[in-house]
Amino acid sequence: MTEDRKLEVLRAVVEDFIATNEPVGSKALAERHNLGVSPATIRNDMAVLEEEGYIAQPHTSAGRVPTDKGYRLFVDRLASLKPLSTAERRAISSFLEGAVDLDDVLHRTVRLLAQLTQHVAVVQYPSLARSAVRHLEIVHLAPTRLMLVLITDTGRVEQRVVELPGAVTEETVAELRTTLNARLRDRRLAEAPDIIGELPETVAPRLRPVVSTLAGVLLETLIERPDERVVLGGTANLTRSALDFPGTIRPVLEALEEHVVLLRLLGEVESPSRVMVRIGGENAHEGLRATSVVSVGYGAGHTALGGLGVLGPTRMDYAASMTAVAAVARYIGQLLAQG
Amino acid sequence: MTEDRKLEVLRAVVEDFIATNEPVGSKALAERHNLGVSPATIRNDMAVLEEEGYIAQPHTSAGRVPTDKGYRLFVDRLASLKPLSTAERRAISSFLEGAVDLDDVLHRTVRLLAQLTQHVAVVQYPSLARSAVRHLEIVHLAPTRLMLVLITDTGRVEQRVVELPGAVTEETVAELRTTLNARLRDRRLAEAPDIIGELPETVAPRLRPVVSTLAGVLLETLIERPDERVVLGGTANLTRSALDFPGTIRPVLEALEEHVVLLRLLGEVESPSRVMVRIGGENAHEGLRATSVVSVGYGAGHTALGGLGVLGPTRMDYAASMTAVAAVARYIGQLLAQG
DNA sequence: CTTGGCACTCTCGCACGATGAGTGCCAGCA
DNA sequence: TGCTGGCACTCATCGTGCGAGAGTGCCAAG
Repeated sequence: MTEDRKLEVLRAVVEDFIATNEPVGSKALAERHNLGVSPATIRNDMAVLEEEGYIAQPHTSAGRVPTDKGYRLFVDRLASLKPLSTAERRAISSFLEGAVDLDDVLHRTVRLLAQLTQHVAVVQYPSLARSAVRHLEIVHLAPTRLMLVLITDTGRVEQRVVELPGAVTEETVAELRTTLNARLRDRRLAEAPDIIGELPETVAPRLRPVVSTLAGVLLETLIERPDERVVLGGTANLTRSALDFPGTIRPVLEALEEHVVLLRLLGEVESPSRVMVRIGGENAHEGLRATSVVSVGYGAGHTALGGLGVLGPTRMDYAASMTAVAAVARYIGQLLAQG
Repeated sequence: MTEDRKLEVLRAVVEDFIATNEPVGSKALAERHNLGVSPATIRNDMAVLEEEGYIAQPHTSAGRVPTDKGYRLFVDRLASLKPLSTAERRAISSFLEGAVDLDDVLHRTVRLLAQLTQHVAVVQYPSLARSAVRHLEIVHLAPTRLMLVLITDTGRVEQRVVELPGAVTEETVAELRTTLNARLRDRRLAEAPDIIGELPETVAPRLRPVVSTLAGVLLETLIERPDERVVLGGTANLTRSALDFPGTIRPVLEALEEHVVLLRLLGEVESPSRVMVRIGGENAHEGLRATSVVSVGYGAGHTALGGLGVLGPTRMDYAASMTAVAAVARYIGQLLAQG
């Protein structure tokens, strides 16, 4: 038996199972793919593949089904990328053009991904830590109450209300605005803690109490405990593959509600253009044992600003998902870089 | 047959069906409720109720199940409000205290509601139209590009980027900020169109082009086409009552993804403290024919700032949902009024 | 190493009958 | 007039048994 043919058989099993969602037998394989050998030979190969853990049979005398390990080998060595159809290209640009702000971009993105792949889509907001300050606005709501509005180069806008120890005037606020912006503009938030920590020492003494309060809030809520956000869409697609889930889709829905879980799913993407696939049991979360996640980072440069991806049954069309995810990430990477 | 007993029978049917999720028969009714009559009598009453359309049998020789009409009569005349348990009261305040901003408040609210009722929860952002301007910040991003940041008295923050026809200086921006705020502060957005329309005429001629651009953006994106938002939570609870849904929960999930649909669900709440119940087919949306929605407006005064509610199977515990929804709405009404 | 043949296993679908819950109707009674 | 017990009837549900079919593993031959 050649090693090559064994892999071909695995590919055939995976492809047929993805297409039909039914255990695939040796005879069917021989018919649908021209492997050049008889069903009996395929049976032998399949027996070996099963021993090695790439496929399994749900019960004796049923066809074979790929295991997580089988899918893994498939995506690592066998999946051929599909080029996007022109219809899909058109869909991407038409879906995303006309977005009015960052929220809008991300919501459209998630709908787009869900529609393209027919799976659940997740998009992370651009990480605050890796964004740079474009502007820090200070709004004078009341004598002892300010609102900080942080605007990043990726279009993210975060605001916090700050209660001050003492009253400040409009003039002071204007002064603060100028001073803080001079120090913070264009700085990445990842390098901001040092700068922010030193801020109180760099201003006139009378401003110090106020500035330290502000610095405290900035440090705490924006950097130490940044509430990274995600947008979710296409949950209805879960029901499409309801048959694939043992029991119910309940644990999956529950996992999706935990945004922390979603963030962790996307958190491991390192660089854009490197699509990551996590298959079945490779997912840490209990409820996602029957699902696969295809994710990638987006962002203009080398480091990802955030991640996006899709989640579906392990028997998903990996090639299609990977190309869709990569294409969308590339597109919104550009979009964020320019806007 | 007394009219009273007929209603009692209906109540008993509804309550038992809600509790057991199984068609309820005359014998079981006679045992579990002391109606003072025999099963045979109850059978007669049930036959009448069925003729009148309040209950139905899934198939011959099965027990009876309430119809939408039956539930309607039940909530209108028979449902007795349940006082909140102290545990629930405590849950409400502990869940919501410590919220850091509006987003946070609403996300916590939706989780809270979902947990209290074990249904899907929906919370609408405070309507822009009914909010008042607390501050309009203008940020000078680039010579020909400004960002408008609108802060309302309910804590909502909306931003839009504006491309200007010509360049402006920092000083001009400061001037604009002062002028616009003087005219807009404390105005409700509902009455804003007139004021905004007149804005260009009230400023120095050299500012007019800029101001009309700004006015245009304000009018278009914030008032004519305000993107009212909703937060959704507890979708996993749908699976809890999966048995109640004919076929699948698919159409329900799809409806929930259409935020427009959700907004319409909540859009009809008029005044706070008036809980609204829409049962099964009473919902306009096709996918929600098997669900009921319990909603109410929240807000400090007479007019609602927004709506919130829960969505579940028609066989839900209406009394519990209604009290939970009302209590939460009251609570966040206060919260928004003070913060 | 491949192939055809063959016996074996196990799921699936279907028919069948027993069970039992629940109904509708009717005659009797207050 | 309204309530009640009795009774025949209907129909979904469930367990059983059986045949069909798909698929496998093994073996001997090429």
